[in-house]
Amino acid sequence: MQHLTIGRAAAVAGVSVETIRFYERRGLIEQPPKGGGFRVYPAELVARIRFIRQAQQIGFSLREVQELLALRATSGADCADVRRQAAQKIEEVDRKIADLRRVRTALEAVISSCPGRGRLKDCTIMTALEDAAQ
Amino acid sequence: MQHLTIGRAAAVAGVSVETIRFYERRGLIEQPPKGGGFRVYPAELVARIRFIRQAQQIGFSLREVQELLALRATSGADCADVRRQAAQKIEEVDRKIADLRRVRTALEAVISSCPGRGRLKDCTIMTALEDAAQ
DNA sequence: GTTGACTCCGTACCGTAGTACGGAGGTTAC
DNA sequence: GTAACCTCCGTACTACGGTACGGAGTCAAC
Repeated sequence: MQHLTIGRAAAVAGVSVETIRFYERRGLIEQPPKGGGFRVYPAELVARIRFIRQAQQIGFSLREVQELLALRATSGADCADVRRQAAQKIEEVDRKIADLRRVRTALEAVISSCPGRGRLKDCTIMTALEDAAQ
Repeated sequence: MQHLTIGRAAAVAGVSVETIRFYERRGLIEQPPKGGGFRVYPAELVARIRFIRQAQQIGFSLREVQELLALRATSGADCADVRRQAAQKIEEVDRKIADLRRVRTALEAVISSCPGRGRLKDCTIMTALEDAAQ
């Protein structure tokens, strides 16, 4: 898997051809060398595309991915920067999880105040959430 | 804080006037009554706008928020319907929580494989991410 | 009783992250 | 040697969630 065309690189990296071209336009990956007018992708460029995907999947935006890649590019940059960004993301994730738990509790409250039949008092997710917030 | 104009309602809810108008167009909030041609916002409508913001922040799209808001059992509504929908939402929430946990694990892997100081070229963020994706 | 702030409405535009299109040309398989 | 496929490029379009604009009307203060 050395020197792939854009189609093969896309298949290997698990993205579409258009996505690779898009990353190129955005400056997320450098212009690959061209052999006979066609882009040629060395394995390390394919690896970078995979990295972009994975970073996205763990919650980094393309802008943030670009910053991560830029950090990597500047020799002498400190590892603490990467750490700090990751730590920030973890805090963000923890907040989201906590909030989702509250929503879950509220949804359970909606269910338990709906006996399944018969007349019922107005029960909404909002009132359930208000109750759930202490 | 009863019967606010759109500007005051926006300030209280922490959004812009345009955002409120946008939510109205989208059907996320009902058309407020108008006094003298101007929208008049009762406190409960402002509370709903706040709810929309919070739900968004924890990862619900506006479409999903709309579904959450529709989860209300009013007199005459079929309670079993509400129950089923709420149960579906709980599953959705559980999936989101599970996804976020995986993200958290991946981020922790990034941090723990990073010495925390020193040159970035020694930082294995890329391999950490590759490892994190199974 | 005018000035300034606010509101009305529709429409147009923004950033994010792609996806689709289409015609010209290159390459591969049979 | 030709059919099927791939790549080139720019441009346009999508969905989402707003944001900005502009001209007209309204209200509150001084």
